[in-house]
Amino acid sequence: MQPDAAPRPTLADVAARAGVSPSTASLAFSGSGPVSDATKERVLAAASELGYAGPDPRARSLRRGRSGIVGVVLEERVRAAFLDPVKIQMLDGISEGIAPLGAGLLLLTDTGEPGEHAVSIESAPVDAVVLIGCSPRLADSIEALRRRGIPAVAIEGETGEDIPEISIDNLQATRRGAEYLRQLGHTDVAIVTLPFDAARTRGPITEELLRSSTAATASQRLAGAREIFPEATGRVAGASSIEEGLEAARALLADPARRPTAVIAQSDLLAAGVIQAAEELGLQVPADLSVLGFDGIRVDGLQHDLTTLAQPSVAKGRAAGEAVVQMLSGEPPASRCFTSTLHVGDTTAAPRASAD
Amino acid sequence: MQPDAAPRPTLADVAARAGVSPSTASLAFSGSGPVSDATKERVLAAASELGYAGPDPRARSLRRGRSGIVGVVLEERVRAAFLDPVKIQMLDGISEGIAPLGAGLLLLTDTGEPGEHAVSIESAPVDAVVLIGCSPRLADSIEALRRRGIPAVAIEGETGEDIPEISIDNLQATRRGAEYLRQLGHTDVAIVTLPFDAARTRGPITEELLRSSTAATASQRLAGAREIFPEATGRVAGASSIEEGLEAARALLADPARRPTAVIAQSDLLAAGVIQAAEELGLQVPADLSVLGFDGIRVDGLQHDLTTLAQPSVAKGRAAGEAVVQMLSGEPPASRCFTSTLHVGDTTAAPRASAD
DNA sequence: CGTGCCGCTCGAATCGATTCGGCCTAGAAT
DNA sequence: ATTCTAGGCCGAATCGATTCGAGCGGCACG
Repeated sequence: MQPDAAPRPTLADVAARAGVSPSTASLAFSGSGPVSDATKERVLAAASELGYAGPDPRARSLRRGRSGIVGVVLEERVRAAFLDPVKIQMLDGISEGIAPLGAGLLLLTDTGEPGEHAVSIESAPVDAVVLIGCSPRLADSIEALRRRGIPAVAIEGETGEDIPEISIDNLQATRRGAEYLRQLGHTDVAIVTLPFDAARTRGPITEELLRSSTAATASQRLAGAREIFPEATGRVAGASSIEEGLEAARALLADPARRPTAVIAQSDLLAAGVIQAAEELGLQVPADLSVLGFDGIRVDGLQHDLTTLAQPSVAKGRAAGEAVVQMLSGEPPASRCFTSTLHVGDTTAAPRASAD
Repeated sequence: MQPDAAPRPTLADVAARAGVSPSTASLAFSGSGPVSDATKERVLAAASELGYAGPDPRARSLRRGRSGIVGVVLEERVRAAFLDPVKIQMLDGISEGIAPLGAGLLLLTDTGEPGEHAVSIESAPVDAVVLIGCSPRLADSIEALRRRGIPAVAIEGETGEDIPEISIDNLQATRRGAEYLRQLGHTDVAIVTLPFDAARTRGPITEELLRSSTAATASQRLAGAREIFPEATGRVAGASSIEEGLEAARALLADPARRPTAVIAQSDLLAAGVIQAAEELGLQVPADLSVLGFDGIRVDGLQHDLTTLAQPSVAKGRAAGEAVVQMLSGEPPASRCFTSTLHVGDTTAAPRASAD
């Protein structure tokens, strides 16, 4: 009457078989503690006879107080996050940064619904957490992390807490890009922004939306553009994707009489969409329309060398990883702000009819 | 003299404060056990007063025997894996497949060096594991998983164990693609393969390398091609990337006298590299050279509609995730084999000088 | 030959929560 | 009024390993 009752051996079993105490067996395994070679060998032999696969990670992490896992919180579904090359690059950087820890990366998504989820941000066996593009709706989770004493680092997100932040010069960079457009002679510039709120509301840029903005990145980039083009308006996209950029640009470029001579897109994917929309309408880029992007990724299928504000995504991720390592070793980590560089490609030029 | 000694409250503390036993407090939190509303409320109040952030996941997973984490084993470094769109799609599918579990995804890499690593495949608090493109060098790890009783599913990998496999019709699909090339009139076909061994040896395809192959995918696709073109030879790439494809194709196409009229690449990224190499040499694709890929992804920067064998990557991942769910609920899971479809794009055509 | 020291091994406490059987009490039924 | 029942709550064992201080035996030195 033992259906599948094959209880896995425990360290105690191994110890018993080897004729030593559990404590000694434990030392023989993990510790570099004072154990004679003979004993260690005997323990290992007993273990292999019993088919013991090493200490249970769960028990070990309970006792040790560390799980060897670093959580990465993505605001979107995993599928959505992976569509964004910038996120991938950051993840890459993070994994590089935490390499000295030898820790695993646990992908967590902020679904907002802690209900069913066995493992949410609030209840995951992680030693530290990296928040990617976190928004205020994570406030509760962040509070829970703080109470648990789990160190956290935020990439491009306003936490309002004492969490170190890894960011870039969104405002200054965009201003630099806008400045470049002005120098080319553009005066009539439209903007396609990233979403401002958690609901990802699409549509025209309104002051109301701006005031209730919960997305620092979008707000800062917009502010930077407006330092050069105070009157500039445009549309809010629902996400960073070619599709969204296409849709926004169709609206912006629909009326030939009110067409801007340049578009500032807040991401390269959006910019690619804008270019697609322009080509649909028979406009030449950059002759009829200049397009400026942001990110510095290579966009799938895009046949232009996009003029863009290249940000060091991998370095950002790496810095976040390094901050995690620092915090785990007790040092207080510092926030860091990276600088983006203007890459001039072939999607910007002087406006055809210089109106200035 | 308490430097930072602020020991986090435990469930016992909360229970004491609420004037109930730890067991009751536990029920108040997680269980839907028989606890009066009044008591539950009192416990929750005590918890919030103490700043208790909920049960410790480590302790909970020890007791429960489940961690709510599913491991995903990538053969390469995280950075490398994410460069491959196929892997991303699979990951996406996996996360979809295990959604009912509400489990987190732990990224693990098979570095081969368990030494420093705090969390390796062998010692990670996971409830189940998905192996992506696992090779025989994982044998030890797989054995450890088996001993631990951790269910595993393999995608495109020969495990040699009783692990369910999710695969595609590599051989038949490639044969279909090769058949298509033959119908177009090609007789002189070269092949660019994925690596055959863990060392990722580059160079010409040799029978010796084939015999010692540890990569089923590469072997099967090659075999499929040779069912149509038995004499076909070519080069082994060091990875699935445009760069590797470029390098391999440069070697293949270097000598104008011995140029094939078509190249069968074992991945779309390799195919893109082949096309790039051809264009470097002033060859027209498909007029001078037909190129066949494998995967059906959209390749970054490629200006062709690649003729390729499209495989359902997301579905594969989802199937793997579903298999995990099944195994965790006790049902014996089944292996599954998906079918690839030939997508005819604009990179294949009849050879210019039909030599047949 | 005695003592001191060093290195290996062992016991027992601990990490924090979960779970199961038992007990107690209040309300209902007879 | 007494017994039966059932809902609530508690105690104690348990999950599996780690860790620290104590104990003990052997070797070297005086």
